[in-house]
Amino acid sequence: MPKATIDDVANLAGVSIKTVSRVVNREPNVREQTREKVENAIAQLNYRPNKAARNLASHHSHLIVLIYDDPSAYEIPSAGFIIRMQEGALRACRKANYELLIHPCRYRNKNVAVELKALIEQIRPDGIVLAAPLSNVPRVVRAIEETGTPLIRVSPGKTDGDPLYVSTNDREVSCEMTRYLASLGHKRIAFIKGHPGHKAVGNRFRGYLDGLEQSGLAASDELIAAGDNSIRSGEAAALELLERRDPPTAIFAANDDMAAGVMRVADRLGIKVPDELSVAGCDDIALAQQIYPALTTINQPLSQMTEAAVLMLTDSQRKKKKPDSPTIVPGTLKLRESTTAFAN
Amino acid sequence: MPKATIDDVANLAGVSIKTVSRVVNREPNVREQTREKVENAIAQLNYRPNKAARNLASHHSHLIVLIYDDPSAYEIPSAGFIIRMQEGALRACRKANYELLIHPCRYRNKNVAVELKALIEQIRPDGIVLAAPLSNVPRVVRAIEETGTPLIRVSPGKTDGDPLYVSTNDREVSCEMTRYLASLGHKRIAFIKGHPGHKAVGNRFRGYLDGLEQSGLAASDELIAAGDNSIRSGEAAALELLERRDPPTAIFAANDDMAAGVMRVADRLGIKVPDELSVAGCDDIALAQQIYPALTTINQPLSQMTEAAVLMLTDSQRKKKKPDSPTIVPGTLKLRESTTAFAN
DNA sequence: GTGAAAGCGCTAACAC
DNA sequence: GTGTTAGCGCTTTCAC
Repeated sequence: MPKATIDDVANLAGVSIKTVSRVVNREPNVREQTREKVENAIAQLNYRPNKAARNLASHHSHLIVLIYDDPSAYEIPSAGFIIRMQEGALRACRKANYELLIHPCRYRNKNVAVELKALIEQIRPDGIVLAAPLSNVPRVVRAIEETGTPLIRVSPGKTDGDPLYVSTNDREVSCEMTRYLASLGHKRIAFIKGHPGHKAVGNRFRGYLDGLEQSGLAASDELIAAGDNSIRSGEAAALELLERRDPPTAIFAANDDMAAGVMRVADRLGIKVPDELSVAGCDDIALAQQIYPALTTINQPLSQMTEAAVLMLTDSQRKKKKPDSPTIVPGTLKLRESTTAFAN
Repeated sequence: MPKATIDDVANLAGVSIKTVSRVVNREPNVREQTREKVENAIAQLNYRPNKAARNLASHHSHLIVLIYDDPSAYEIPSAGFIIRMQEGALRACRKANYELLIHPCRYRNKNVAVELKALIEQIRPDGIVLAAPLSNVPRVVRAIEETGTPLIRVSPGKTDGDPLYVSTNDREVSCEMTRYLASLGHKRIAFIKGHPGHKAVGNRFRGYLDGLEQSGLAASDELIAAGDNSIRSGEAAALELLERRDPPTAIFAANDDMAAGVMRVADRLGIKVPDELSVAGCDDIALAQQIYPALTTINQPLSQMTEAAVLMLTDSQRKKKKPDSPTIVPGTLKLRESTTAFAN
């Protein structure tokens, strides 16, 4: 049988199509009795509103596009990140009755901005969620803004007072981790900085410094090493730190990969983790639970962030009013086996 | 400025909207000169056809839905699989000018079938790609078929003569791997079977038997162990095989995780891979390149499979004719360091 | 509370 | 080759 239309429902229920539309869209001003009649007709005909018609008439596409950097498929850590971002965005879309379009794109490609603009003009989504690191690329952000489509950035670097973003409290939670390590009795807590281009990672360093201060510990260059977010750089940094005259008893790395590098070096040097050295990371990637001992780290609430981003878009559409403040989704400490009390 | 419509373009170009439509849709029967006029007008007005209007009028949504099992985000191997499937589907969608909607769903959930049906009736996609293992769940397949939406299954188990699927040549390529091992001089080539519920994995075992036969080697229960696709089961199977009186010199596991388990056990037993034992896997997961020695394996052409699936859908739509044969995307041997010649 | 009428911006069918 | 006309199935506006 051909699909039922709103006219069929109206006929069967003995009302006008406008009333059917009211029922379907949960609009007010329908008598309970009328509503029931309509709902029965809908059920009887297995009526489903036609999205295309609805979109055309309402000037909304009920589509959200999630744009993120396209990794090569083999970079599995990225795969985990992406799946989690999708998860959150999908969750929100289902709640708000929107569909999600995914659009991975090559970061480095010179044409991204132009391509994205063309894409958006064609699709006409009702909103866009732009994930890091693309959310930090000015020409990409600008190109999207030029289309006039509502945009929420996830983990943007600079915000310039623009409240249309979602991020986590990297600084605060890194401070918390540092205080946690201090509370375990550690006095010499080292930090391995991450890739300088990565904004979140800079906030983590600041949080580390806050944590030292709040714990009454002095910061020292002797306790700070630089990495680039890779395992290898974590190994190098660990070697550097552990070979100093007065080595740290705890190392807090700005991401999990570098923390894994630290654990590898400790193993090689015969230093027992956590008994002789506590190690903490950031991000809570899958590896954190897989290595031995399991890594204490900070979970990055990726799916909650994209979920919040989509909800900001759909809510503001409903209320016809832009959000006036960002959403900050707090990260949480994942205390596992790689950290323990230090007996001075 | 408000978006330009087809009427604006027609006015500016001095033609009818039908002609504009012809140009936009690359239909024949437009004089070159007219085409140029129209194209200029399009460029000048930055005209983009309105998808909703087009969809409504053409009764096509230009939407493909990719449905797959929703893993918990932490199961990172799945994340890699999913990203690769998405990649292929997206590639094809871009080529054919369709959009891709992703729909992860919980395999175990009793309502999947009903929910999927409701989803499809609402979205009205032009086609559906159903990935394994869902492509093997009869009630899911049936529910989708009931909606009348064109469906292509990826790696289905039974096909019942239905040609609407894409798969890889598991059996043939596993045979090839076995012959490769034999060609290296191995006489005692063991096989670790995978989870019995997993169809592809059964085909691999058959391919192994084919390979032995084609290499003039006898199959023997002594050389066959059962696993369940997990690393742990690979370890158990390896222990069992390697402690037999006449242990194998090569072990071929039905997936990479189990092969990794084999390598772990070999390491523990002091057996050198590949010098004393060759190990081969299946799937080419990220781990295969990360472990030491890098694992010889069979790559699973996931992204090519979903790409082919989407193209089957879009092509059949264009030609208004269902595909009459499945697409088989061949897997390929990835020869790495875990296999080497055996000097008898 | 409810309904009638007028589009939304395209494609399809057919006329010329 | 090109144009005309009639919808597609909804939402919107406004009248009652």
